[in-house]
Amino acid sequence: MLRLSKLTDYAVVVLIRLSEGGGECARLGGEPVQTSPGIALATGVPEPTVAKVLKALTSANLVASQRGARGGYRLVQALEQITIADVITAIDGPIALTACVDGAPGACDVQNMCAVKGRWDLVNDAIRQALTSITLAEMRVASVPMAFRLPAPDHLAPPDRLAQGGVPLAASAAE
Amino acid sequence: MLRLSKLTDYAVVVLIRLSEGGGECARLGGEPVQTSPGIALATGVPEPTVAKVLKALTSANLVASQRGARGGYRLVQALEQITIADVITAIDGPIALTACVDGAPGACDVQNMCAVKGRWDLVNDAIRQALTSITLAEMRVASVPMAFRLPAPDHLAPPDRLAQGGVPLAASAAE
DNA sequence: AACAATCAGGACCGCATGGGTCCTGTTAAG
DNA sequence: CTTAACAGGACCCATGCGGTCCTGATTGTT
Ligand code: FES
Ligand code: FES
Repeated sequence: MLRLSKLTDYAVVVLIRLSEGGGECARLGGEPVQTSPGIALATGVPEPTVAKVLKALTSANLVASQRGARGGYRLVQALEQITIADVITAIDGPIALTACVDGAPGACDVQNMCAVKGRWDLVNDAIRQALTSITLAEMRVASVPMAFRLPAPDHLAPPDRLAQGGVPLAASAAE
Repeated sequence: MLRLSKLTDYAVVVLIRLSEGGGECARLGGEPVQTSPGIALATGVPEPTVAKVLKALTSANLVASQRGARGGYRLVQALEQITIADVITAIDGPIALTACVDGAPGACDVQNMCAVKGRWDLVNDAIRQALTSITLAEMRVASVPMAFRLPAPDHLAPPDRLAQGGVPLAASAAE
């Protein structure tokens, strides 16, 4: 259903957690790194998965790592600078809706007579635009101390329409 | 990689083919229906797949079907009225990027302490906007008489020459 | 110097999902 | 009555994702 991977979802969670750098691991004055077990504990995501996500994010230069004892991860950009497209690209690879985008030969069997050959690029670009226009800062629920939400959320119809007010909601997807 | 299903891709091809209604099956004056074998032949997509796509499109009321002999399919809207979002919804189901959108309970394991709970809706809406803003008419390559390519690659693996020649191969992969 | 903590980078497996085929009705034209 | 075509499944298989784990490399600590 056009769904992106759950890993990407986790990546967003992890990154936001990383932005709240003043965690329990902030020992070095200037570099409040966080360890993957720590993040896993804080977010509830299983540790191996967190580690995997962090590695991918490191490869994409979205986070920096400090090896060795007392090591960990830290952001290299502010949340405002990180777009959803960045995260998706880091985790899921380049954003390519169909196999027919770009000039991959042999990707599509019917490209000989295809009427929309290469036209998906249009859609692809639109998606990229939409994804690039949203930053992680907009994803984070503004000033919500999530310590409250520990108990299980209601089954359905959660009355948490609270955050609706403060978000600009750019929605500049149209062009 | 955030890819949508190949079926959706085929659906677009089929729909566009359907819009060029003046096919070989246009017997009835007012209702130029096309059969799925005919569309399969014209597009190069295997017949069973075409049939499957057509069925899904019929369920979504994007095309109308005429049963019985001399039956077939026809569009119910102009290409300009059909958005990519419509097609995706018809084939792949509702557009929901992550399992955490809407209030699906039990979808996400970490929703208890999640910092972005429900925030994916933002991204989701942006995607929907982007997908809704593009119609099939924009997807169709304007005035490309694909009648050239009719020689059927039915079997498979077209012997290496015809496919290579005429393809522009834009290779506009940005990043 | 030895140790421990932590990241790096894979290999690995199980499972869900999508892609594709096929079969059996049902409908309607000829 | 026969045939052409859709309807609606069931079905199998390959792909890829989600998740785990293992073996190094690196660096602070003791
Ligand atoms: S090239 Fe793949 S559908 Fe057109
Ligand atoms: S509820 Fe699923 S990641 Fe937040």
